[in-house]
Amino acid sequence: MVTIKDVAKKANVAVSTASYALNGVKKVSPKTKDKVLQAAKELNYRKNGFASDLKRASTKTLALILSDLSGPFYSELIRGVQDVATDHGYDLIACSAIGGENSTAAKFLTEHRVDGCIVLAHNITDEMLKDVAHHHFPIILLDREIEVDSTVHVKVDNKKGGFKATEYLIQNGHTDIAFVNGPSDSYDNQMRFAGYQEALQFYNIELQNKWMVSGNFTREGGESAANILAAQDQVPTAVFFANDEMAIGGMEAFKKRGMDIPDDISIIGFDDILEAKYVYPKLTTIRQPKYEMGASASHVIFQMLNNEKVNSTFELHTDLIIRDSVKKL
Amino acid sequence: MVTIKDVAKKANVAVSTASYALNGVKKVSPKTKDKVLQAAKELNYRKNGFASDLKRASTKTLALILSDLSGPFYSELIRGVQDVATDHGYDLIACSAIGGENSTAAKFLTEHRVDGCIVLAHNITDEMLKDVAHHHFPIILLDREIEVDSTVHVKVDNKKGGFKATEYLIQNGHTDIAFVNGPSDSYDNQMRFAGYQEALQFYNIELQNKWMVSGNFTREGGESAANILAAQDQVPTAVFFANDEMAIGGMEAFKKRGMDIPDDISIIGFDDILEAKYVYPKLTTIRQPKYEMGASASHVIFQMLNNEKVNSTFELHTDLIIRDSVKKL
DNA sequence: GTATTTCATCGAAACGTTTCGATGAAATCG
DNA sequence: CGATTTCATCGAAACGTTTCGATGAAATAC
Repeated sequence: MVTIKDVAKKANVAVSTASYALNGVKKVSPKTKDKVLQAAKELNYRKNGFASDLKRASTKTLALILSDLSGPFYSELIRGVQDVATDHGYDLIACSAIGGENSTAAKFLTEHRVDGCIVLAHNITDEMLKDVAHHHFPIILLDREIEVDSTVHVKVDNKKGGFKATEYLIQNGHTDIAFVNGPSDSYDNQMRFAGYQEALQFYNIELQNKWMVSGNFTREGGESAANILAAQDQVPTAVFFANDEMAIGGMEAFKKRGMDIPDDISIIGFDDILEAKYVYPKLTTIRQPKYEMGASASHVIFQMLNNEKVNSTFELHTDLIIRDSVKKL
Repeated sequence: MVTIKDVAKKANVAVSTASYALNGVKKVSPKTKDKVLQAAKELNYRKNGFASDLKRASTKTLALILSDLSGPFYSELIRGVQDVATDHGYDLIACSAIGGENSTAAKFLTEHRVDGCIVLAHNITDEMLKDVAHHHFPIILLDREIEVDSTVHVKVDNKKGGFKATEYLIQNGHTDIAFVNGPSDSYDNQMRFAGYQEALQFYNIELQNKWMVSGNFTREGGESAANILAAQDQVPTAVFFANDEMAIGGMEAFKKRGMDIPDDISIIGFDDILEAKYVYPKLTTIRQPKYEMGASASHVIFQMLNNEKVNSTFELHTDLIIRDSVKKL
């Protein structure tokens, strides 16, 4: 491996001078600068980023920790994060939390490899986050709340969203409303469910346990949830899926059984993912401001890096997006 | 920041001993090991990953360079890469190439921050890749071929795929077949188009320039391409979109104009993305073995890291997936 | 009881940078 | 011309690890 020493030697200058030249520090004369640059080029010199970061004690990089890297939901959120990071001259990398304690994400969280982290990964334990959170390492949590003072939460009012979704169904004449859960350890899911419960209670509708099924936030989970619901003796007239992925899988399953949407059964989802408006019928859902979530999270990190005082919680609101999957009164 | 020195001091051992203890090297006695671990815990010690990587001269990390981080197509491919990387005890990070020369991707490519790279990003120039490619830095290219001996290409026979798609349309009675291009600098697109051309020629059908439009591989691009085609005096009876994203956008646009798919116009895509089977009507398309692409790429990297001899090109095949968007004879 | 081996521990060097303070030459000034 | 400032360049220390070879104590062997 060719190092800066080799470059310096070739250019007949001191290592320090080479470093200055390479980094564009003004105090080096144009002539020697050229010499150094030329030598570097000839040797095909590549600086070692670690050595550099080690010395500088800053990485100019943010990590976005995702449960899986391969989920479709994140596009807009990532864009939000990325735009703001780029604006600040920072790099963004995404890493997966598959594997929990041994995951790439854990490595980046614990080993000072980035200047800050944005976490949206239910497979990272609260434990680990608490462990890692400390004053000069900003961590923004997008999917949970834990009580550590150095972390910041950007969240969406999932509960109100769940309420809105349920209320919309009720206002369109439904009383037999099923709820399809995501993973039980998901904070988002819990809140959406809470909103659902609250709406039922508010409108004096009894919650039916047989209509609580789970679908793990996946398309396949949604399909099987739908099948379970459809096979019951008493089939609900509307289903609130805790996310769009499941809703889309569920619609597919219902259609396969010959049920018409929304005539036989109404569907509402949550998230407003891109596909939502491309499926048939177009999915009515609750929109999360995903781009804004990403952008806010990223924004807060930079405030923290500048030692500014920040609120520990940011809450963004949701919108009901009315399309064609709910039968209207 | 608490360093290993602090830990060593607190535990009353030498720095080296602390390092051994922390890394689980056997030659340290259980008693001192405990002492060190205890001290580390009390001080909330986090090792500095850079210092460690710097000394070890290996990162145990692979980078997946994507044009955008927020594209939906990549899910399966990423899973393929990830599975194999994890099997080898390696971490995987994804980084975006937005910004070209100044992107995160460029930084990771040039600064020895990872042990190998998998590139699927048309916004990284050939120039830069050639510049960086050298013997101990494996680079796997998924979306282009350039003539540098230390890079490896994993590709799909896009041309044959393009041929198959077109042939299928022809065999179902179509002769008026439009082609919607992706970005002109995309190697994939060029090959798919070449396959299309070859099929037309093979079946003695003349290529019509008015039916070559472009859609930039995006949904919106597909919509506008469809609108352009539909507005012509002579509308084709079938459209081959160079990817599914565009096809889905296109179908939407055709439907909006009151055209029935496949009765009025047949559609075929390319990729077989997840949504393909959830849109209405289900999209007939050419499947790319995305998971296998990712897995092979990752596999090859490890062979290269072991200094094994590897082929410079791997070619995977495509399959025609027949669904409902092409009218059958 | 001496010679040898095993073993835990240690100190120091190394990884490749960046950056501080020093050095001396050239340029400026009166 | 001597004094002072400016400037390019340099050497050395530092960042936080890992790891080599050395050291001496304990354990084993004869």
